Amino acid sequence: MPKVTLKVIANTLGISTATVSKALKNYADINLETKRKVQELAKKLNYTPNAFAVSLRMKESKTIGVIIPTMVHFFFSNVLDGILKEAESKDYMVFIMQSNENDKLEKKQVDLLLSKGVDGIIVSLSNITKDLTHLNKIIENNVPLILVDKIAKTINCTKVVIDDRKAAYDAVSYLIKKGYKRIAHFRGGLNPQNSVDRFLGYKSALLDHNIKFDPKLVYLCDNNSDYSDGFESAEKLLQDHGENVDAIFTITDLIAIGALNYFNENNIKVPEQIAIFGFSNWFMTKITTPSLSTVEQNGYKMGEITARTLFQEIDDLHKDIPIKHQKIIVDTELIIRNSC
Amino acid sequence: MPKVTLKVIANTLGISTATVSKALKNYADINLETKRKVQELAKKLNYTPNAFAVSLRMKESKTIGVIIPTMVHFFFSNVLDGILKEAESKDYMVFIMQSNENDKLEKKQVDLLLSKGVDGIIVSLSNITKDLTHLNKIIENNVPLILVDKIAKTINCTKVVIDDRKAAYDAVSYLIKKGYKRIAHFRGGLNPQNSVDRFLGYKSALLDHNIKFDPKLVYLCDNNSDYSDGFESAEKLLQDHGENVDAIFTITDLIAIGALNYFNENNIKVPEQIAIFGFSNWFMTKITTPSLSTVEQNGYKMGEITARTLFQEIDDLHKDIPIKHQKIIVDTELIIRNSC
DNA sequence: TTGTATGCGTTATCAC
DNA sequence: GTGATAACGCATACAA
Repeated sequence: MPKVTLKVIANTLGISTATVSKALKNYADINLETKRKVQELAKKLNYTPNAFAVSLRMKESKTIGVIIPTMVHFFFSNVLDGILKEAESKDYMVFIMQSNENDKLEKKQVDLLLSKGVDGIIVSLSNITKDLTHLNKIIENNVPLILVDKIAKTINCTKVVIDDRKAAYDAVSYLIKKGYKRIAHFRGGLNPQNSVDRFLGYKSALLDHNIKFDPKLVYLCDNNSDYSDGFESAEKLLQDHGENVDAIFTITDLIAIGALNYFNENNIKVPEQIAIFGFSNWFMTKITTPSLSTVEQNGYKMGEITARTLFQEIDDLHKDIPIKHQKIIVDTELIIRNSC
Repeated sequence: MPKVTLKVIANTLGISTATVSKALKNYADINLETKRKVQELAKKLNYTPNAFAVSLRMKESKTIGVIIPTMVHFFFSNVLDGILKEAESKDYMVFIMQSNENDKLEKKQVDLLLSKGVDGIIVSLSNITKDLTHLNKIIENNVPLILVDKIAKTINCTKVVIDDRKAAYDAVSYLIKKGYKRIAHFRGGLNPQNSVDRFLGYKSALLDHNIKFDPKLVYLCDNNSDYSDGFESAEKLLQDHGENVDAIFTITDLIAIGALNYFNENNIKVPEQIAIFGFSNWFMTKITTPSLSTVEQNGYKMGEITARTLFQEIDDLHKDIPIKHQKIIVDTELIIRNSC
C-alpha cells in the first residue's frame, strides 16, 4: 500500500485534505491554480489512493470473483482469458478460485468472496453441486451473479451458455447424414445440465432421422478423468458391440481423444471402422491423428460476454436501474476434420 | 459486503463495540458469559467483519497478486493450480493477471496490484521484459516478491525455478547415449533466461560428448505460436540438412508436437528417421503418436512452493524477521517415451 | 471486566 | 473557493 496520502499532500501545500481530494477529482468548485499545484505534487509524489479506504467509503471494490471447477482445462482457461481481458479494460481486478468439482468448497468460496466485498461474482458450477443455497445467498446479498456454462436452471440470474442440445443435435445429425447408423454416445454425469442437454440432443437427432435410440449404446463417463474414461469406454464399446457400431459422439474432446487413442493402439481405423465426433474444439483436436471433428464452443467469447454483462449489471445496480436477467446463448459451430 | 457490523451486535446487546470486537477474538479479559452471548448473536446474525475496514486498520489484506504471461497454457495453469491450492489452505485470496507477453501491460499490472494493497506478489516474466524497474518498485514498497520460472537473475528476491541448463543437458545427453549424433535444437527467444539456459545445456552436452556444436542446427522459434513454429522449423530443417540430422531437442513440447506433426504428415518416421525430445511434459505428450519423450517440469509443485514461500515471507515481514532471499530449484526428470 | 477515544485514508456535507 | 467535520467499520491503548 502506498504511503503518500491526501494528508501529506495537504500538509506540504498548507491546505486541507478536503481540498486536495476535490482538486484531484477535478471538482468544478476548486481554484484552477490550486488544482494545478495539487495535481502536480500528487504526480511527483506518486500518489495513489488507498484502495481500502476508498472501498470502505464507497462500498465498492472494483473487484469481482470467479469460481470455476478447474483452470487446468482448455475450455475453462479460455473462459478465464476472456473474463480477464474484459476486466482489464474496465479496470476491475479478479479473484479466481477453483472448486475442484467439490460442492462444499464451492460454498465456502462464495462466502469468502462475499466477505471480501466483491462487486460481482461469476460461477461455473461443479459437477456435483445440487444444493443451491450459496447462489441464492449471493443474490440475497444484492451482489450481481452470472452463471456461465455450468449453470443451474432454477437460479434467478443471468446465464451465459451455448445451446448444448442443439449443438449435439447438429453433430449427430451430421454423422447420420454422412451415413453412420449405429452411433454410440459417451455421455457425462447425470447431474450437470450440459451433460443432460447433449444427451438429449443426441437422442432427438436419432429419432428425427428414424434411427432407433438404443440405450445400450450410451456409456457413462463421469469419473472426471476424461481421457481414461474415453479410453476405457472405447474398449467396452467394442467388447459389447463389436462391428455393430460405426460412430461415437462424445460429450468432450478429451473423452474423444481417449477413445481415439484406444483405437489407434488397437489398429482400429478411424474413421473407416469407427468415426468419432468430439465436443469443445480443444487445441489438441487439431493435431491428433486423425484430426478430430468437434463442436466449437468459444470459451473466450463466453468469458468476454459474461464479464461484460456482469459489469453492466454492476453499473445498473449502482444507478438503481432495475436489472433484467438474461439467458445469453453463444453460437457454436461444427468443425469438421478427419475423424468422421 | 455484509451489513451486520460490530455496532449492530453491540447495540442489540447493550454493550460497546470494543467489547464485541474483543469477545469475537476471544480476548482473555472478557467475561465468559459476555463472550458466549456475543459469539452466539454473531453467529445467528451471520456476522462477518468488513474486509475493507480490517485491511485499512491492519494494513494487510490477506490477498496476493499473480502475474503470468498467459493461463491458456498447460504449464502456467498448473503453476496457478499449485498457487491456488496453497492460498486456499492459508486463507489468502489471489488476484490473477495475464501480461500476454506484453511488458508494458506487466508494468501496469504491477502498479494495479500495488495500489490494491496486496500482501505479496508472484511474477512470471513476459518473454520481452527487459526493463525491471517495476519489479524493483515492488521491492522498494516493501512488498514480498517471488519470481517463478521466467525470472530475471539480477532482481534481488526469492526465485523458484528448475535447473533448465541441467535438464537440457540431461535430455541431450540421453539422445547422444542412444546413438544420435546430428542433434538439432529448436530454441526459444534470445531474451528469456530459460531459453538461454536450455540452449547452453544443449551445447555443453554436445561438447562434453565430443560432438561438434554446429550453429546451423539451431533454429529460432520465437513467434509465440509454438506449434506452427515447430511445424515450420521442421520443414526448414529437412530442407537445410536432409538426412544429415537424426534428432531434435526442442525448448517446448508444443514446438516438439509441431515438428512431430510435420513429420507425420510427410511420412517421415519418428523416431526411426528422426528422434524428438520435448520439454515440460504437457498432458498432450502422452497421447501423441508416437508419444513424446520430454522433461517433467512440475508446474503444480513449483506453484505450491512459490506460494508457500511467499506466505512465509509475508509472515516474516510482519514479525520483523529479516527475510533471506532464496533460489529454490525444483527437481526435473526425464520422461522417456517413444519418440527417441 | 468493560467502555471511551482515537486513527486508518477517503469522501461528502455544510458552513464559512 | 475553501476547510472543518463526520462517517465508513474495525482494532486497540488506555481509562474507568
